[in-house]
Amino acid sequence: MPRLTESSRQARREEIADAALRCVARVGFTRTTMADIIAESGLSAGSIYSHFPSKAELVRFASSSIFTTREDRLETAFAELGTALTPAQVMSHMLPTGDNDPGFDVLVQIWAESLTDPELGEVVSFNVARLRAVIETAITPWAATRTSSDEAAATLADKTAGALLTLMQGYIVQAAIGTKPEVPELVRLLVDAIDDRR
Amino acid sequence: MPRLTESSRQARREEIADAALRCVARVGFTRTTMADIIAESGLSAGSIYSHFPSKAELVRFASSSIFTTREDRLETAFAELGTALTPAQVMSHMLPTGDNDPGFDVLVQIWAESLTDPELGEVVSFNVARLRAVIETAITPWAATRTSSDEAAATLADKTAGALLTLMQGYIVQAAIGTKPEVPELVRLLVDAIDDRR
DNA sequence: ACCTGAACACCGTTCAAGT
DNA sequence: ACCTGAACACCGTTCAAGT
Repeated sequence: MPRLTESSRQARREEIADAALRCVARVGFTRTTMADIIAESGLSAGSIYSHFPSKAELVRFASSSIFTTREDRLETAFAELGTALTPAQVMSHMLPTGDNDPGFDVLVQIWAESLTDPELGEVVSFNVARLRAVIETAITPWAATRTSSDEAAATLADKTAGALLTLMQGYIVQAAIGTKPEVPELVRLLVDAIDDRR
Repeated sequence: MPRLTESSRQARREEIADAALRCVARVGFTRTTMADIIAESGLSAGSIYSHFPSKAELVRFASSSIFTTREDRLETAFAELGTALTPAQVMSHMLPTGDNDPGFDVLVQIWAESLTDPELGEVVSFNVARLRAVIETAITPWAATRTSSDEAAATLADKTAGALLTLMQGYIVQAAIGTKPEVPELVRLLVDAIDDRR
C-alpha cells in the first residue's frame, strides 16, 4: 500500500480524533475507552496505533483541537464586534448563556487530566496563554481609555485578562458541576461585595 | 472471627480511606490504583471489598472526608475571627496563599470525576451547598450593614455567597493548572474592570 | 465475620501476518 | 505503508477457602 500523503495522514488523524470527541460527548472523558474509539472510527486497534503512539497522545491531540476551535470562534466574534469592548462584554461573549454547553464538562475534565499528565499540562498552558492573549487584545482599547500611556494600558490589559480568565474558570466549574450563574448578576454581586473602597 | 463493632468497622473504613488519600497525594486521583491502595493499607483486595463495594464508593467516601475536613477548618476559622467579616476577608481565608496546597489539585480532579459519576455528583453538590452556607453565615453581619431588613440581608448574603464560591472555584482551577493569583490584586482588578457604573 | 490471594473480565497496547 | 485482529499485560472485582 502506498504511503499516505502528509495531508491525508493529517486527515486520518483528525478523523480518529473526531471519533474520539464523539465518544467523549457521549460517555465522558475519562470513561472513553479505546474500544469505543475503535468502534466509532470504524478502524482497527492497530490502525489507530499507527497514527497515535498512545491513548494519552490521542487525548492531547483531541484536547488541543477543542481549545483551538473555541479560541478561533472567540477571536472571530471579538473581531466582528469591533474594538470598543469592555471587560464585562468580553465575559458575556466568552460564556454563552443560552444552550447547555456540553463543552464545559469536557474542559473541566481536561484540566483535571492535565494535573497528572505533564504533556497535556503543556497543551493546557499553551492554550490558556493563547486565550489570555485573545482577551488582552479585545480589551486593550478599553484599557487605553483608563490609562495615560501605551505601556500602562498594556500592563492593565494583561493583568485584567488574567483576572477575567480566573473568573471565567470559576464560571465554567460552576456551570459544569452545579447551576450556571447569570453573568451580569455574578458581576454585579462581586463588585458590590468586594470593593472595600465603598 | 467475631463481628467488628460498629465503631471499629467505621475506623477500618477510615483507615482504608486514609491509605487511599495518601496514594492520591502521591500519584493523583485518576491514576490511583486499587493495587496501590491495597499495598498502602497493608490489607488484601478481598478485605477492602468487604468494607467498600467498589472503588467508586471508596473514592466517594474519601472525597466526602476531604470536603468535610476543609469545611470544618473554615467554619472554625470564621468563628474565631469574630462576626465582622467582609466578603474580601472571607475570600482571603478560604484561599491560603502561603503553602503550595496540594488539595487544590485533588478538588479539581473530584469535580471532573463527579461529572461522570452521578453519586459522586451528589457528594459534591451537598458539600458545595454546605460550604456556601458556611460563607453565608460568615458574611451575614456584613450584609446586614448594607440592607434595611433581615430578609434583604439574608438574600444578599445568600447570593453573594454563591458569587464568592464561583470566584473561589476559578481561583482553585487557576492555582491548580497555572499560577496562583494574588487574591487582593485579583479582587482589585476585577472590581476596576467590571464595574460599569464608574 | 473478616480476611486471603488466586482467578476472571476488561482495557490499553503490541505484533505477526495480510494487502 | 497501512491495516487487521488475536494475544499480552495490567487493573478492578469476585469467590472459594482459611481462621
